[in-house]
Amino acid sequence: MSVEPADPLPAETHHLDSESRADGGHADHKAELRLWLRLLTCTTMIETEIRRRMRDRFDITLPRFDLMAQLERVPEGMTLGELSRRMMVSNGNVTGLVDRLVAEGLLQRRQSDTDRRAHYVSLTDAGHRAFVAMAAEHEDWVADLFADLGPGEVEKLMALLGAAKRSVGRSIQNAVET
Amino acid sequence: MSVEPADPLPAETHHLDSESRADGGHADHKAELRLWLRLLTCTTMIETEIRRRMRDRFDITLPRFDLMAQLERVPEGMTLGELSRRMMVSNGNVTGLVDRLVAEGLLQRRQSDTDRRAHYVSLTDAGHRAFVAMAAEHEDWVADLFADLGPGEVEKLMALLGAAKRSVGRSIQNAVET
DNA sequence: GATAGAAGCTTTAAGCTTCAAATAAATTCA
DNA sequence: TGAATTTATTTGAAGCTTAAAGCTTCTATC
Repeated sequence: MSVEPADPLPAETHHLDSESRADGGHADHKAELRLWLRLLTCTTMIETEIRRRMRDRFDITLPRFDLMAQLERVPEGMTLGELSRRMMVSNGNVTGLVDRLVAEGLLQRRQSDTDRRAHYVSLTDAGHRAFVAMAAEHEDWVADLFADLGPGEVEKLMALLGAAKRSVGRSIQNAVET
Repeated sequence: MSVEPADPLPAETHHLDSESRADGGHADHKAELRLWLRLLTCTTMIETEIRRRMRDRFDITLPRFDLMAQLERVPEGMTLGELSRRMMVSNGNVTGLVDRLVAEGLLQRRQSDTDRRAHYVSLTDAGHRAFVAMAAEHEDWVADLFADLGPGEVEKLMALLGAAKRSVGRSIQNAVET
């Protein structure tokens, strides 16, 4: 979790001189770097606060809550692999999380009828009830964290982050193909 | 690491009906929730990709790189506590990271002359050289990830994330004071 | 100076996370 | 069919992370 400088450096703002360089070095991309650090700072701050509240209020970890959130959307359940892709974490990670949540009685797992490699997981009734209660508060926490943003700012941020997400997706795809 | 739905739900876009509710339930804040999930998705995608490249290219972990980045900014070094605050991670975390980096010869630690509780850490010459080499490529990676954004979009995102960061900071502060 | 509280750091336990290797089952295709 | 490949999951090792407890040292106050 690296972060922005507490006091942002003397703003050599937006100084993309990629064409004006005589040396053989790489172009200057400080603006993008600062953007990444700020993005990371925002995410870390929010994540840390939500983790704290989840622990204090519900005695649950964030990864477990996140996993339950994925399952809540698909009541019939999904395979571990699908969970792994949606949560963007490794397979082994999901295996462990599911094990613990099953042990707590919040999840159930069953083997697929058609593919004996695959295991479906879904929320138990207790898991569903627990999640609904937590999700309502969670939504309020998030709303409060962003409370100083106007509706227009929220929409604008969504749009710009959407553009950023597409750019990142494209860049990663290019890297994989290479 | 929870994420947005792969296919965002049928856009009940921006439907803040906090005043139009008759029931005693809490207001609907789906827009803010979606914003948080998108923010998290962007960060996770970027972080995962950079982590992968750091490992492939330099055989180093992201936390170690981040710690070195903090020290690079302050050549005379800083205490573990200051590192912990800047990186927004726990004290114990920093202790472990520093131990490993010292063992690799990239960091040096020395006791403070004036405060025998405090330990200063700084990059060794080898650490500095290694960091400079990694940082140049890192900057290029980040630039490429955001390459589809125009300069105006980068600036606008910076500004909006700045506003978001202030909002989050205010909200957390309120929560602590309570 | 003594004492109390705060501050800096380490340690421990528990849990999260990744990567790589292994297992098993399904699929492709020669 | 049968071999090779792909897919789904698990396992194990290493490392990251937090929270909580504890140790040492500093500082403020009497």
